[in-house]
This record gives sequence, structure tokens and C-alpha cells, in this order.
Amino acid sequence: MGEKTPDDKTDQGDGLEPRDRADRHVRADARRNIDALLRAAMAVFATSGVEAPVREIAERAGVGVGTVYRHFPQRSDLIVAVFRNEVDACADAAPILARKHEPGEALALWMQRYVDFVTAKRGLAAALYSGNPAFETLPAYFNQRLRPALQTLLEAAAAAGEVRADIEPDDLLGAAASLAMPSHGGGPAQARRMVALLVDGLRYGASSPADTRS
Amino acid sequence: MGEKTPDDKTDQGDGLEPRDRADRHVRADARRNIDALLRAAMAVFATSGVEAPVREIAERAGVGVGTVYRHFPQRSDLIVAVFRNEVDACADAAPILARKHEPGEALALWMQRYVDFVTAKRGLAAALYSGNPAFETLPAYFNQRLRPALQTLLEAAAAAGEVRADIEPDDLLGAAASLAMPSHGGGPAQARRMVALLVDGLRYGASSPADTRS
DNA sequence: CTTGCAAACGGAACCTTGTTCCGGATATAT
DNA sequence: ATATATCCGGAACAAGGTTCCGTTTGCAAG
Repeated sequence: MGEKTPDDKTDQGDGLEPRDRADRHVRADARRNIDALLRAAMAVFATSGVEAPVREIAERAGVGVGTVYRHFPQRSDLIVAVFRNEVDACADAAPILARKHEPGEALALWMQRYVDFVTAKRGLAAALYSGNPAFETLPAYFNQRLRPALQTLLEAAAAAGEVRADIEPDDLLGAAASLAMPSHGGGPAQARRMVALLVDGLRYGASSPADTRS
Repeated sequence: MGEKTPDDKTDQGDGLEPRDRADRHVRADARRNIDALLRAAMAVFATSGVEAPVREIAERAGVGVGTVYRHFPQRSDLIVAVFRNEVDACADAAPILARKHEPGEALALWMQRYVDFVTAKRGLAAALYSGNPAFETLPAYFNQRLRPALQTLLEAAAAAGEVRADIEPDDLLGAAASLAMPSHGGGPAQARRMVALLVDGLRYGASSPADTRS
């Protein structure tokens, strides 16, 4: 899983800090708590949305709030860390699926995985739109990780003649995300079905791989 | 608390404002305070966004918080009231502009008015996406009031041959709103300029008023 | 195995913000 | 002028984010 520590310093080259090697000592208990916190936060966010109280997360992780704030100075830092963690997991699933399935099937499975990811993100949309600058880099990270992952799957499936070749990863991600948005009423089950339909749409017309309809 | 009160008054016509509240006496001081609160909230929301503290609004209106909650039982009620108020003001500006200016000019001026309105709504987007049911009727109200207003202006300008006739009010509202969204980086000045460009685009190709293509 | 200490821990305390409560003020009908 | 339903103000309460600080602990040097 993610080896990236949350205090992943975005070193802007401020040479003010005292000499610390990037790998300064991170005590084992600290690492353990960070892991527990990420796991707890993931679970709580999925259940109660990203606006769940910090105390609840701390309790579930079996630590005190002080420990939360030691590793995630702001509440939003925790949210960002969990989000990046999940994006990474989703992106990393792509090569794994590609190895275990036929290209078309791998694509379909990954899209479902993606739907699950989006569905679980209740309340995140509000955070993104909140104007809080802490979140403004998230969409970029989102694209940076997921687009290449999907693109690889898409190209493999297209090369195998299993899907048409004229769709862009971004279109697909956007379409699936909007289908999965809770604002569309239908539950997660409907989202999965509609996205499956979308993927079937990709398969249609792929029978003649050389058919480039200008 | 689960008791479902059976006094479901047919609060029908939620699209239009409840104009005559003559059923029960509304004391003059109360009306005055409500007005002051709406004005203060409008100013504060424009400055600090819709998440400004209730106390700040109360102070600016010169009343106690108790008075705020007497008239707006929930914070979100105040936000909704201010929003509807501003939507009404924006919509009502259309006929006034139409009376004082040439059709094309009235359209251009109203679009600028609309941009100002959208620009001032910092943080409202987040509220809309928050999942709070208190806000879910707002977009409908938005459309219900603004679309006819713009449509009238548009038709008048088209009839006068000052703009092309093949654009829908909704498209224009949506486009202008997205140009004015702060997420697009450029300040309000840029938004005004881009929307002016958009309106100029409407004028282009309108030189032959009788040209009803199709 | 000690020992020293920086790092980490926990959770009470503090601050801000939404909301409720209620004693006192007051507009308005009679 | 009086009665009273309505309204007002702001203290008090609840909840959540964040800080503070005394205590504990991992770990490496001796």
C-alpha cells in the first residue's frame, strides 16, 4: 500500500529548516498510528462522510486527538491523505487487473472499481467546491494518477480489438463519475449498472477493428 | 421527534414568493429587523462567503442572535432567503432595463447584472453540493425566475434583429455562470469581459433581421 | 543492559460557531 | 389605558476543530 507518509513535505526548497535528512527517524509506533489513522479515517469517511468529527476518527484508530494533529496538522490534511491513498489504490489496481484478465474484461472490472471509489466519496464534492485551498491540488492529482491508468487499459483493449478506439480516458472518467454522483438519485447499484452499460457501449462496434469511421 | 406533523399545509406555489402574509399580524419592528437582516446578510455573504458566522450578521444588522433565529430558524433559512431575494432582484431588473434601453443593449446590461450576481455568490456552490436538503430547491427557483427574464430580453433583441435567434436562455445562463465561476481563476473583471464577448458573439450574424435560417 | 533524550502520546482545555432559552420590552387591538 | 401576543437581546449550551503540556516510549550510544 501507499508508502507515502502524510507529512510528505512538498519541499518548496525553503532552505530554512535545520538539517534533516529526508529519511529522518520515524519511530515505529508513529508509523503504526499513521496507518491506523488512515484506515480509520477511510472507514469513517465512507460511513459518515468527510465531515465526520476528528474525535470519532481518533477513537476508531485507538489514539488521542493529539496524535491525529501531530501527523495531520489540519483536518483537511487527513482528508487529502486518505483521498490520495484511495486514488493510488484505484490506479494501482489497473495493472493488476490487466495481468489477470483479458483486456476488455480488465477494462470493465476497473471501471467498476472506479465507480466504487467515486461512490464512497460522499461529501468530497462539497469539500472540493468549498474554496478551501487545501483541496485545490486534489483534482490534478486525481487526473494525474487515474488517466494514465485508464489509458493503458483502454489502449490494450483497443489493440486487442475488444473496444472501439476513439474515446478518451478523460471522457470516460467524467461520464462514469457523473453517473455515480449521488445527485443522480439512483443508488450505487444503479451506478454500477449504468457504467457497465457504458462499457458495453465501448465494445459495440469494435467487431471490425480497422473500421476507422473518420 | 419522528412524529410526522399532519399539518401539511398545501404550501403549494413554492416557486413564487409568499407575497401576502396578511393572515397574521407582523409587527412593524419585526419587519424592519427582517429587512435589516437580509441586507446585512447579503453584505456579509458577499464579503466573507456564505459560511460567515451568524453572530457577525446579527451584529451588522444591529440585532441579537435570538432575533436572527426567531425569523430564520436555521442558518440555512437565512442563506436561502438572501439567495431568493437576490435572484428576484436580478430577474426584476430585466423588465426595467428593457424599458430604458434598446433591446440589444438591455440584453448586454442584464447579462452583466447576472455576472455580478453569480460572482457575489462565493461559497454558495459548496452549499449546493453539501447534500443539505435545505438547499435542494434553490436551483429550481433559480431557473424558474431567471430563465423567463432572460428569454424575454432575448426574444425582444432577436425580434429587433439585434442578435441571432438560435440560442436558448439556459445555454446562455450556464455559459455565463461557468465563465464567472471563481474556479476559473480570473477575477470578476475578467468574467465581465468574457461575458461581454459572449454577448457580442450573439450580435454577430444578426445583421440581416429577416434571415430566418431554416 | 543502562541511560539519555528527542519524538510521540493522550486528552483536558480552549476557541469558535450553531442553536436554545427565557426574562423583559413593545407594538397594537380594544 | 390596558392587556397580551409578539418580539427582542444575549447569556448559556452543545459540538467540533485545534492547541498545550505533562508523561511515556522507541531507540541508539555507551
